[in-house]
Amino acid sequence: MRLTSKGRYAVMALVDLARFDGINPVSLRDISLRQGISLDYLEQIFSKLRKKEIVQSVRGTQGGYILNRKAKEIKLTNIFDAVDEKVKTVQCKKESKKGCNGKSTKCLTHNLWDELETHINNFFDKKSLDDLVKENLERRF
Amino acid sequence: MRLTSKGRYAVMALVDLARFDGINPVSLRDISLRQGISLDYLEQIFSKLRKKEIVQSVRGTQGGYILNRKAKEIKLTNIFDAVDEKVKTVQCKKESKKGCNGKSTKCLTHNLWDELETHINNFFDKKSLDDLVKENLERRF
DNA sequence: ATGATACTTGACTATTTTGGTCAGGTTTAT
DNA sequence: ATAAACCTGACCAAAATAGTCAAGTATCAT
Repeated sequence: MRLTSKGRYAVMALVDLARFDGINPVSLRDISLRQGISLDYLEQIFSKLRKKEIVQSVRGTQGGYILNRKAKEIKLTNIFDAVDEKVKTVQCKKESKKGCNGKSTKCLTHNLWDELETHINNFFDKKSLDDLVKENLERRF
Repeated sequence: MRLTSKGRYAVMALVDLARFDGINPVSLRDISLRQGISLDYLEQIFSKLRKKEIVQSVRGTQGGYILNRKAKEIKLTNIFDAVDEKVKTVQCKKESKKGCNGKSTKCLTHNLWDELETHINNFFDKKSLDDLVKENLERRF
């Protein structure tokens, strides 16, 4: 299973950005400073977010990024998906036609990981970016 | 988050073993052959399972491992815990006194990971080894 | 007793993933 | 024109993963 800093940074950055939704673009430099994330790394992350149409870029001076949809419509699954955080553990899944360990049958835990995946995705499907923004409203940034 | 082959192998091996619960010890060699897991690697895994009193070893010829408790009483959380599969993503957690990124406040996603962790642990707390054995009863091994 | 079976332990290692950095762009507001 | 900001691809060090290897020790069957 992979749920690492990249996904976490993506969410942090988008929560930061979402506060300005509809006001003005937010530069990665600002996000970098506020959230303590390397600028170069943010650029990689936002490149992926842009390709998946979660954000839009505004080039040039005073440029930055803006949300491409409303915060309420951006679910955490979308974000993790964009930055390639797969909520999947299992090698089992790779060779879908055959069984798991190169054998012809599924491994003894195959269904288990299926269920877990569903369980986790349910969690992330319910949470939107907007939810997180609201949870953090009273906080200092 | 870390949920990798080691945890998966541990569960597979224990499901295999649990079928003989109360009958006779199962050698790692047999598990290795049936499940397609390296013997040396299994030894590492079972060393940890033994230390956490999930299995007991029986040395000598016809030896092997047996469950130390009933399959119904072994929850998947116990297994993952034994083999050091932490269901935790977050660096946030390390420095519990301070905030997350070395800052004085929690990061914007801190609560999120807390909730996720609870969510996943709930899932694994409900599942026992016995559940998995039953799910696989009709299958060939 | 003695050999085979099986557990025990610890060191070692190749590969992959992660979490970045670095360099060299291009675009656009002012 | 120039600085701010995005854009892209290559590169890299450290850590984690998934093992292997070696050298035992304990116990049972014969």
